[in-house]
Amino acid sequence: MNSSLKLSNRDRAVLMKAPFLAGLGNSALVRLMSMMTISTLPARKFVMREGETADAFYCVLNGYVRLFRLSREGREADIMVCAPGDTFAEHLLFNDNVYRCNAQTAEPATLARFDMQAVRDLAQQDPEIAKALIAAISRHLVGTMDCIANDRLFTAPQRVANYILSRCPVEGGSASIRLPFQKSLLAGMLGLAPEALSRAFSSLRRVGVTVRGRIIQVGDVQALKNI
Amino acid sequence: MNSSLKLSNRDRAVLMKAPFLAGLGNSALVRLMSMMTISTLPARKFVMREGETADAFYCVLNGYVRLFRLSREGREADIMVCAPGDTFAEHLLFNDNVYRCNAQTAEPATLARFDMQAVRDLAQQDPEIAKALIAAISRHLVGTMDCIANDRLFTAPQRVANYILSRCPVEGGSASIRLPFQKSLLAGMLGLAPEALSRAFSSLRRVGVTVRGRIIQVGDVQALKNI
DNA sequence: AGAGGGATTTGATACTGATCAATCAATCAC
DNA sequence: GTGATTGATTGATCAGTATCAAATCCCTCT
Repeated sequence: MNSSLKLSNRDRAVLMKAPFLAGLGNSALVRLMSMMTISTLPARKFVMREGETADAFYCVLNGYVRLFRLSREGREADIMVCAPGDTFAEHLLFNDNVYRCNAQTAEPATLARFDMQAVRDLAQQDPEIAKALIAAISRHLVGTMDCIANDRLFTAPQRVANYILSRCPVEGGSASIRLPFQKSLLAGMLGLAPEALSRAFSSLRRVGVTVRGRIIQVGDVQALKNI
Repeated sequence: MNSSLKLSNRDRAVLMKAPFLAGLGNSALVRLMSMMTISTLPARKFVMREGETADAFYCVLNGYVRLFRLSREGREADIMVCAPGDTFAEHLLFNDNVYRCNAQTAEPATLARFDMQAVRDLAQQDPEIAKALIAAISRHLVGTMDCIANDRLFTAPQRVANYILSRCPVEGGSASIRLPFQKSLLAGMLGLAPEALSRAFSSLRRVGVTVRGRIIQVGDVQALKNI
């Protein structure tokens, strides 16, 4: 793990557009950014572990981070996959001080680390920062509630279709998207075993979805919406 | 629906202990409470509907409120069941202004209603209120993430066991609890059809769980923890 | 206390997705 | 390039739950 205070331009752009920081005024921004640290992590590196003291939260600048919990027998269940711009563990600020799940990079990643206590202090002083926190946490909550509804309401092919649609240009007609990560990660996000994702893709062939590697071609976006 | 500004003593006690308001100083408390309205609703009454403009959030004072989403075919999926002390839709304050799910009383209920705009203004002025909001929303997020992990990691009998354990006095030995609501509501909370809940209970008989009406008797709490 | 009606349980069946194993494809190291 | 490693697909089977229908239980109301 390589830690530094320096930010690449690309990473800086992601950070500034992250829901947590977007919309902050200059002084709040400077205060937050001067206390964060940047680290570059290899793939499969643990960022935090369930049960550890929660003394920092993170914002993903590059790569993907998988949040998951383990069963007693060692089975893993993904709770959320964080993309560039997402923060995680930020909701422990005014709550518990113990991480409730594990976080692992799904590929080489760059993260901004924020010290809990420092941000807690800032949030108490600066209402703008408090508001940014509320927005970030609220956003997570919306996503998490959507996830429950998806799991409970839809079958595997439907969830896959929903995911594809969420990344398609809205219009009808045909479209082509590229998965930004491995299929096994997508499977986890959707609460599926990799085999089930594979079968879901192949069952979507009859509605005009073609998959080759990470490229997904959709013949008729509208048709996909009808299941 | 009967609206008023008056609070029974019992409802007031619940409100003051609600995570959202507990820990607030007197002036913040007064300001929030002077702008809320109380309503008493019959069972099965809709409090909000998916897609409506989100102009208020609520705190449950008495009874239970079910948050759920509908599929195109009309199937319902519960996202959360709110007990006395819980707030809901409060995470839309600094986000979307559209309700993302339906809310329906599961039985006659009393709710405190908070106008979004008014609380938004208060939160901007008063860091203490902002902090209370962060705590309330964070709490929800923790619960919702737990829910996903539970759904994905455990089978029906295990989820039922977890629920029972969560309401048992911690010690080992035997225990007896009373469900505070109908079994069909519990089924929804756990993402199960009522029939599946029933079968889960009966499968727990072999580890010493007896159910009669709303009373659940646990022979050996420790044994229940091992599955 | 008894009747009525909704809630729950039970049974039978179908479906969805997990799991295990084997094959195939793609990527990497050398 | 070639073998080795990792990721993805496919097939066969199984476990867990939904669904539908019928029987029974429990609660409330009178």
